[in-house]
Amino acid sequence: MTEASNSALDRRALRSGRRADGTPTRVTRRRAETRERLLAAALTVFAERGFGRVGIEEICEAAGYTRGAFYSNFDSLDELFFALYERQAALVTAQVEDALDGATPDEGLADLLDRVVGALLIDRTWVLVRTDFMLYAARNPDTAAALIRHREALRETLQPIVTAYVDPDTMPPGLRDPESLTAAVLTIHDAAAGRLLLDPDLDALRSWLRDMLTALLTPRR
Amino acid sequence: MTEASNSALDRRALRSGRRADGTPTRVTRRRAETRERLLAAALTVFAERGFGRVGIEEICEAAGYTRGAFYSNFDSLDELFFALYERQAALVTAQVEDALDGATPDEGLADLLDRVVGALLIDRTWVLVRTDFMLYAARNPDTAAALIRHREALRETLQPIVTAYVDPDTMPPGLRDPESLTAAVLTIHDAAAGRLLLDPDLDALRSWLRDMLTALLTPRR
DNA sequence: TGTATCCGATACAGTTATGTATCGAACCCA
DNA sequence: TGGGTTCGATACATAACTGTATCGGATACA
Repeated sequence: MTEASNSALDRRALRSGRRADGTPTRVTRRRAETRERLLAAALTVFAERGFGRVGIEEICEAAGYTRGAFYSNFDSLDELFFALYERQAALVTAQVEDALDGATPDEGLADLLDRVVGALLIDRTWVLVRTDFMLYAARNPDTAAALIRHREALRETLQPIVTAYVDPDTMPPGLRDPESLTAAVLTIHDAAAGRLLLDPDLDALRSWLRDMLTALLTPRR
Repeated sequence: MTEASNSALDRRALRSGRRADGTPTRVTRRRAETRERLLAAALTVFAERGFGRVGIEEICEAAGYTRGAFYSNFDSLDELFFALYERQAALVTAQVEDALDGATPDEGLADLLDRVVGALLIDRTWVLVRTDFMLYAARNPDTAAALIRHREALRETLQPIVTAYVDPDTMPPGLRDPESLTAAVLTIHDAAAGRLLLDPDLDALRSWLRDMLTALLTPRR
């Protein structure tokens, strides 16, 4: 069976980087390139039209391919959507980590928050797609698990600075343990993202978010 | 032209309650009933599968009709979606007003918040559909305007109690004017709704929301 | 540079959705 | 209760989308 064939099974084997018998496949460069361009195009198209309204061909056209390229790289639109989410989610986490790396011990909370907020709120495009993905996850338990996992990773990344800057005893009841407090910070970020859907002014939103976060983290008597 | 006809123009005229020449149409009872059942079915189906994945026939089937009934009452799925949103949005506002009507002057803030939160967070079904609608609005300026209008109505409803219970001078910078503060309350509610998408525990969410709101509204030194 | 392998374009079949036209039954009112 | 009007079912035409099979040019490696 050395003859060229492109059945579903073959494609699945190719995508995993292995052939059916376990030997690794050869070509990867062009493949990685088109996969990348398909994902980039998908981000744009999903943001513009919404996941539910997008057809496979639409993405291929935006990326400069035909459907053949798509089916050679993905099994379904759902699979691509999930891959896109993981890619972007990892990007956001990495950017937040970068923002935190630049922290100096004597830096004010306000400055640090500015940097973190800047890293979290990338752009409207991503907010649109991420919200679509949340709705998708709300209806698919497996996908929800992935989303919660990413959320938890983000919370763990933020945990140290919240602990460093805020004294739990000065927080109101219900937010006295560090985990809940950090989770609350993330939820407020989500709320800000929601606002961005209706009001595209990114700078106004950043300052709003900073106000809200300082309001939350300011000590009570 | 007294002959039975069902062209697009005729249907539009019927739906507005007028004939082409301006005289009012006769029948309304059965019509109102099916329209109602279509909307109720749409709420369920949209929540289950997502706006973008739902076809017209699916809704009709859930309501116990065929597509004829749909096209006799709506021009498109978008129109039905919008009608459904307006219906539910008005319902929520009314429920919040009811909750506020029961307020006594010497009632504690906590109790009042409990009632308002109970009125705002109806159920997961509505949160799912409303989020879909937000995404829809994010891509349609006209629809966004309607959503912002409803939001503003809700804010005006809540404004009096926020003003009554909170002294602006005890709030952190950026939230010292009553409007911003009430808007912040609503945004936190939105964040809570977002959480409900991933975690169906409604009671846990309500207490979380109450904690967050008291955290926000507790006076600072 | 030759050649086996891979990748993406193309053609095809099947399915599903939409919108319109028509018609009988239900309905309202005299 | 009768007669004209309205409502929703049905049938039809058509458009859009999906998934598979096949094939030629591109690509990596000897």
